[in-house]
Amino acid sequence: MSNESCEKKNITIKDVASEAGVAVSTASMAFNNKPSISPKTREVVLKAAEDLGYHPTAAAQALVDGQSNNIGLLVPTKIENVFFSTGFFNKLISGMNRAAKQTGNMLSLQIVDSQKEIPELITKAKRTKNLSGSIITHPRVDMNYLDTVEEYDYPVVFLGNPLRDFPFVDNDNTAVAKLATNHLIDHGHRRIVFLGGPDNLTASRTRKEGYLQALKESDIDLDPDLIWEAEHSEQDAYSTVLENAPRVDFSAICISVEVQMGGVQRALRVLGLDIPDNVALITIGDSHLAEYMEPHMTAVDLHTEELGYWATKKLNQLIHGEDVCRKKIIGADLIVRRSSGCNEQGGGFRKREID
Amino acid sequence: MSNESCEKKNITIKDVASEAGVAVSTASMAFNNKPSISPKTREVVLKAAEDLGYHPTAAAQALVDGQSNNIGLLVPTKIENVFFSTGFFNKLISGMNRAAKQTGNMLSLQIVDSQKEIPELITKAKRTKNLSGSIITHPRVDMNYLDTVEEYDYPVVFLGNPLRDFPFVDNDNTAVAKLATNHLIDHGHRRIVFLGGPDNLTASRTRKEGYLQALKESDIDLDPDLIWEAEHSEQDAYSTVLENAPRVDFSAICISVEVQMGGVQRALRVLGLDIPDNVALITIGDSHLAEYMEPHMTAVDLHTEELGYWATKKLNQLIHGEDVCRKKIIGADLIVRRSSGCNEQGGGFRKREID
DNA sequence: GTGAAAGCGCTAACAG
DNA sequence: CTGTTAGCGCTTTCAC
Repeated sequence: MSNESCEKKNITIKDVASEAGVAVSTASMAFNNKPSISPKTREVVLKAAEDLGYHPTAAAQALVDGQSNNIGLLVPTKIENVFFSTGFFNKLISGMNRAAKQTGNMLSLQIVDSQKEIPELITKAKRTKNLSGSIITHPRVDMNYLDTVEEYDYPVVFLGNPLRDFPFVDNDNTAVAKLATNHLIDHGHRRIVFLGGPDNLTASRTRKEGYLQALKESDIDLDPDLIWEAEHSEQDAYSTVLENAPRVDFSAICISVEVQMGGVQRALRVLGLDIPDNVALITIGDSHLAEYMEPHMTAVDLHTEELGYWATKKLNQLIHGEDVCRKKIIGADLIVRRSSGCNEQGGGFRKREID
Repeated sequence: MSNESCEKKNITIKDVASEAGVAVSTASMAFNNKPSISPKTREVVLKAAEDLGYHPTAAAQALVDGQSNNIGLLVPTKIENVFFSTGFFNKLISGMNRAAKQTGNMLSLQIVDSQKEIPELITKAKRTKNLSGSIITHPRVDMNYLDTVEEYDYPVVFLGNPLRDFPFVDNDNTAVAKLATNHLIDHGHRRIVFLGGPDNLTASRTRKEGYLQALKESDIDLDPDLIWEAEHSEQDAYSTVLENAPRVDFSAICISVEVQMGGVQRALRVLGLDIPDNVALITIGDSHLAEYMEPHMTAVDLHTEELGYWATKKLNQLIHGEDVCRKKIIGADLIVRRSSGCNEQGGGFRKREID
C-alpha cells in the first residue's frame, strides 16, 4: 500500500486555497460565484479544486446556511397499497428523480402508514434540517398537520389539490373524471357506477364531482345506489364490487383509482359478468397492468411522471424563496382499450383530451 | 401573530443545557447515552429537551463525526425499465423503508442510466459525506467502480451477487432458475427456451447456470438455439421472442426476469401461439402483473421485500463498523398459476421451495 | 479585489 | 460525574 492513495485525508477548502495561493474566503467565494472575485482568480481556484478532487462537505454547508439539499417524498398511505399500484408511484419517482438531478437535490423517501405521523416528521425535518422541504401525496380534507407546516414555515408542495392555500401540482380531477364518465356515456351507457375512494381524500371528492357533472350534462338522473366507495386497495375494491353488484342494475363502472382496477376485474369475473359485454370499464390512472389485463383496460393516463417532475421543480423554487404560482395542472390522455367496449387498435388508442 | 410561536429561533443543545441547569457537554453525553452520566441527570436533560422541543441538528452532528444518517439506493438501470417492473422496485423500496425506519436512516434514491456514472457518485458521496453508504443493484461482471469503492473505503452492499469480495444480499439465483426450469420439465417439456438477460449482469449468468443444471440433471441435451438473450425490457423481450420463436422448435419458455414477461406474452399472442397449450411459461420474479395477466403467470416469488430489508440492515451494520457476514441468501417460493399448464387453484398455489 | 476572524451546533478531550 | 474549550468545514462580515 502506497501512502499516496491510502493516507489520503479529507481535502478541505483550506487545502484548495493554499494550493491556489489564495485565502480561504476567496476560494469559497469563487465556488459560490460571488461577483467580487476576478475571473482569473476563480479560474485558478477551480483548477486547484479539480486537481485535488475537492468536494465541499455537505454537512458543513448545511450547518452554515441551515439548508440541506435533501428533499423528501412523503407518502402517507399504507405501504401495501402504494405498492400495489403498478404505475403511480413508479412514474412519480421517475419524474422526481429527473427534476432532482437538474436541481442538484437528493431525493429521500418517507413512507408512513397514516397521516398522524406527519406533524412529527415535519417538526423533525425542520429542526434537524436534514430535509429542506417535502412533497406530500394524498392530501385529505382533514389534514391535521397543516398548522405545523405553517408554524414552521416548512416548504411543502402537495401532490394533489389540498383545497387550501398551499402550492400543489395535480391533474384537473374533475375534468378527468368527467372525461372518463363521458366516454362511457358516449358508448350508450346510462347506468354507470362510480367506484370512488375514501371521502376524506380530496381527489375522491373532485373526481366524484366530475362524474356528477358528466351525468348532469347528459341529462342522466343520478341514482345514489350507483355511487360506491372503496379504499385504495385491490382487496377492498374487490369486496365492494362483490357486495354491491348483485343488488344494483348497471352496465358500466368508472373506477376512480388505478389500484382498484384489479379488484374490480377479479370481482366481475367471480360474478360471471363479462367485460365489456355485461359491464364496461374505464379506470382513472393508467399502468402496465391496464395494458396487460384481460381485457385490456381503457384508462385515463394522468401523466404521473410529469406530476412528479413539476412538484419537485416547484418545491425547489419554494425552498430558494422564489415566487411560485400556487398551482400547476397537468394534462391527461384517454387511452382507449377493450374494457370499455371499443374496438382496440393495437396497443390502445391515445387521445389527448385535457391540457 | 403572537411572538411566542413565530419568533421561535433555533433551539440548540445550549438552550437545553441551560434549561436543565447543566453544561453543554453533559447534555450531549446524556443524549448519546454515555455511561458517565447519572440517570438522574439524564432524566433532567431529556425532560428539558422534550419541553423545549429540541432536535439535534443533523448537519452539526454529521460535521462532527463525518457521517450522515443517509443511505442511498443506487440503481444503475435505464429508468423506463426499472419502472416497467411492477414488482421488483416497489417491493425493494418497501423493505428498505421498513429497515430504515428501524435503524433511523433516511433513504435516498440515485437512479442513473449507466454504471459509468457510479464512480463519480461514490466519490461525491464519500467526499461530501451526504451519504454514509449505498445499496447498489444490478451488479455486473464488468463493474468499473469497485476500485473507487475500495479506495474510498465506502460502505456498499450489493443487491445481487457481485461475484467479488463485497457484502451482498441475493437469492440463490442458480437454485431459483433450476426450480423454474424443473417445474417446466416436470410438466413434460423437453425443449425449453431460456430467455436470459444481458450477459454482463451477474444474475443473468447465475440464472442461466441454473437452467443448464436442471437440464443436465434430467438428462436433456442442451440445444444452444434454445438460449435467447434480451435486455431487461418489455420491448426487447418482445422482439427477441418474435424473432426467434418462428425458427426454433420449443414448447416452453423460462423467462429470467420479471420485466420481460409482458413482452413474451405479447409476442406469443402476435404469433398466434396459445399459452399454455402451445407454449408453457414461467417467470423468475413475481408481480401483480403476473397475477392479472392472461393467462395468469406462473412465477417464482423472490421475496424482494426481504431482500431490501436485509440489504439495508447489513449496510447499516457496515456503516457502524460492525462485523457483517459477507452474504445473505433470501428464500423463494414457486407460485403456480395457469401459464405453465397447471390447474390453477384460485389465486395461485404457493410452495416454499428454497430457504 | 483580498485576507483574517467569527460562528453555524455539536462532540470529545481535558481539567476540575 | 461536570464544566470549559477546541474544532469539524464552510460562509460571511469586516477591515485592509
